Amino acid sequence: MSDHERGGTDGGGRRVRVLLADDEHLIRGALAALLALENDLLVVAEAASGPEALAMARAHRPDVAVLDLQMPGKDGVAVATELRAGLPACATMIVTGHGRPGHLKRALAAGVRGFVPKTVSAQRLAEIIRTVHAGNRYVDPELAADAISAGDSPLTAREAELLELAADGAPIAEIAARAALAPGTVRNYLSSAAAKLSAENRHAAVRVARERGWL
Amino acid sequence: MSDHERGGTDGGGRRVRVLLADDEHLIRGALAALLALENDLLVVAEAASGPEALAMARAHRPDVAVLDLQMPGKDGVAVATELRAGLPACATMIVTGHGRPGHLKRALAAGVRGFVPKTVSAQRLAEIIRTVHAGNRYVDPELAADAISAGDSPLTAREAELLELAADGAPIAEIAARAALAPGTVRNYLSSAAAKLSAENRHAAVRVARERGWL
DNA sequence: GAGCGCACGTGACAAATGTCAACCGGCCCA
DNA sequence: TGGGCCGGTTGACATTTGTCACGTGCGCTC
Repeated sequence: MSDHERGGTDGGGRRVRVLLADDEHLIRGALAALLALENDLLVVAEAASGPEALAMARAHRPDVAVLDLQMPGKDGVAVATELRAGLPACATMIVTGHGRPGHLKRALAAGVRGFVPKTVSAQRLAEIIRTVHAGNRYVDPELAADAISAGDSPLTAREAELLELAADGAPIAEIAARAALAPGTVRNYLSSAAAKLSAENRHAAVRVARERGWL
Repeated sequence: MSDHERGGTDGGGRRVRVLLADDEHLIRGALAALLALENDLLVVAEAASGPEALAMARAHRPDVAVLDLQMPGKDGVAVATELRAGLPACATMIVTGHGRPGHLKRALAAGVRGFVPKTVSAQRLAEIIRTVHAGNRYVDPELAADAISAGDSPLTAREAELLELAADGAPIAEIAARAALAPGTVRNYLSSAAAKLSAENRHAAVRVARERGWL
């Protein structure tokens, strides 16, 4: 993959070394080009998947990792979690197309310092990279508001787990088998989950939970 | 990038006028910047939603409209359809994150001349814009292969319609009311659709149909 | 025009699903 | 220590859903 690292000509101080990870080449390339216009930023590595992002991070030790939420292999939050452990000096931030409230919560729990939708401008993104690099946090106000209004998941661990198993439309019997539970028990959890989400049935419940990012 | 002489040709000639429509500012802006590097392309308008794209197209009369598939208001195919009617001189192409086979079919039926995933490079995109502007068609080979292997939808119009109504997990009674049909009839169509898609039940059927782009 | 295939539409019946009341065990607090 | 509360677990029962057999009408072929 491309390696734009240029030796020491950084004029004034050291530039902020950035890792870009996004599976859509078009966007990643375009982003790299735009960030290159900023004098104090330097894109040192690019990756198209989660594992590749990790490898690149280890090889190039960036100051800030800009990760797409949805990538093949590992998603952005998973990468951030491993980065936190393996390369604590590297700040992480997530960029996402359509952010769900639950993702934000998960990301913050993983130690991510920035969370922005792809609707921001490149200018703004550059500023946010600086903010994050300075040790501060930045969360898109709209996403934050959504997350707050959506609140915490009312589901118990078991309910969420069974809802997950129900997500692909499998019949109760199959879910029961996969969870090693009696069918009645499964029905009960799903019923309870649906009630908490004020959904008509488990399928609608799955939809609601997904929307809120609780799944 | 390079100073590659581009189709040198219309020295002083007219550039290809391009409309960019994508709801993600980051990507749209970045794309505009990259396409600006091409000597023979000129981004004359940008839009962040379906309706805005139409308005922009009417105002600026571009040669090629590059449309994101998923946008607020109207999706890319809907915009392409209206463009075809209102501005026949304008070629349309769709750019999409994760393309489903059915979308491609729908797009081609709407007169779209290019269909590419966002994993292509900007360089490649520029070439494709030229291809489309020259009156030719371009479809990403991988997406085309998927579409062919997925084949046509086996669903009848009625089945697809009811499956659509069932998509949000509504109970049969509600679907029946919305479709002005007897509940038994609704069950029958959905059952038939599920059988054709070899799905366990209507919810799984919705998932399968969505995946294949038949919904 | 008769026969055939296909999509539409319906109701009866069986199977799957959702609702309810109940039991058990751990935890907190008086 | 005992009681109340919460989450996990289960089976009985009513409702919803899926399956089946049936009838209708349209367009095609022979």
